[in-house]
Amino acid sequence: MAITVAIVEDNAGICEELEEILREDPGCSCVCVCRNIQTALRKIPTLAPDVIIMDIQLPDGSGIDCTARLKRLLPRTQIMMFTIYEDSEQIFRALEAGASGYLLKRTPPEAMLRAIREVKQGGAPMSGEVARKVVHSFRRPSAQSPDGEQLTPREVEVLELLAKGFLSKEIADQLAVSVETVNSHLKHIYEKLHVRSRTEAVIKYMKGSLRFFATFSG
Amino acid sequence: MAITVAIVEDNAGICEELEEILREDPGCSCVCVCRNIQTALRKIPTLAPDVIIMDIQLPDGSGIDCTARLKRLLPRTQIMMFTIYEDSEQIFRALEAGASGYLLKRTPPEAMLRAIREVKQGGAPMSGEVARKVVHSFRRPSAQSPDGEQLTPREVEVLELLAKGFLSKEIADQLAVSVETVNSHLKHIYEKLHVRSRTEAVIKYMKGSLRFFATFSG
DNA sequence: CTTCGCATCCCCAGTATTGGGGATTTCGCT
DNA sequence: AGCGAAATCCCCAATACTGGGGATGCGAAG
Repeated sequence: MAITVAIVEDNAGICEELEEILREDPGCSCVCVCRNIQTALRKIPTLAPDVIIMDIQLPDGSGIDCTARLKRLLPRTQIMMFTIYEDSEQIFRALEAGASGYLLKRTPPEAMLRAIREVKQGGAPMSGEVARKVVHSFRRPSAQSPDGEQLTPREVEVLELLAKGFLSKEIADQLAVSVETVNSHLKHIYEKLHVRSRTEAVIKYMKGSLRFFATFSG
Repeated sequence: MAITVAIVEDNAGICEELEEILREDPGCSCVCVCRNIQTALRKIPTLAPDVIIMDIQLPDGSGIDCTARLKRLLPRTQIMMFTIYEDSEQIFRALEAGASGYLLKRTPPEAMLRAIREVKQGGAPMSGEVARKVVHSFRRPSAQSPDGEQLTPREVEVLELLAKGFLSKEIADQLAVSVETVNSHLKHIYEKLHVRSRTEAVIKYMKGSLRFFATFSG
């Protein structure tokens, strides 16, 4: 069966181009074209298409917000952004909102059709630059401890278990050492990280190994 | 000029297959094949290839560690993982270590060559399943507690301060209540989140409001 | 009006953590 | 051979935390 596709895009020319591309592929079928968010939110939920192609800049709001709302109503529908914006901010927000793909507008027709199939099949098609930005966001800012204070391998091991929520006793068991040893390591860890409790140590550790941006909803 | 590629892979059969694939493409040139990390760390830095294809499971350690070390020595070299592991843990760690691509071993030859070119040109080729996992890691885990158990506003307040590393007494001061009250709130928070210590509560909280780097094993 | 959730406070016993002190072994480096 | 760092273990005292119990008032929902 053909993949059903809905388009949310305000620019008439681009709409036509997209429709044309979809029309030429018998494996795809365009079931809806919306020129603004309001229409999209009214029409698309009942159609429940397989894939939505979503612009970001729309006359009555951001396609990212529209993505979040539609994704909540249609969890099984895959939403693919289609936009000129290639800054990390927009990319991350779109993915956060529930988009599963992110194509830039200069994407050629064949790649577009391939992406539609890919996103339907559980992939996450992205333009090269976009994918690279996403992947780079995983890189650590490095520098664990502010000073030169380096944790020893064993201390790192203890800290990792600490960050999983284990008690000292449990850490001791897993490392096959005594609780005193673990507590001894903890003392050194606290000194080196300049913290005074296991909770603070875990927080510091997680912030070092966590990516975070728009932390708060709103 | 041909793209220079180094291979780090212990399986002889796969090595040969890869070499064969590269040999058939005039745009690529395999400059080095290493069967373990030690060799890779010795030979690859002087070769400075454009791309490294890196296995994860190697006889003398993890290709992820090898990736981190090589990337530090050769920041302009693009490293692409090539592995059977498709769990988020390995994926995130590899990207964190500096990999720019992540292919699963069932990738067909054409896709492999396309990926090499793509990673060289600043993209981030990933197998569909991998890309999807990466993209999903951006999603906001809306519901905090797995059950219907909702934290009260006051409990959320306490939890937020907890996640800043404060002692119960300090939280009490800031909320202008007694330590007993704070401890009482904590008891309820632990119950609702199904945890047994403040550290676990903080971990759960941070995982809920931040995107988490699966740095942990087990 | 009564019930219930919420926030507040209290007591207590048991356990864990923190932060001093020190001691030993192993291992690599000089 | 000697030095130092790392890892191991131990003791101890003070403090913090955990998890029971219960009690009060308040405001919203039934």
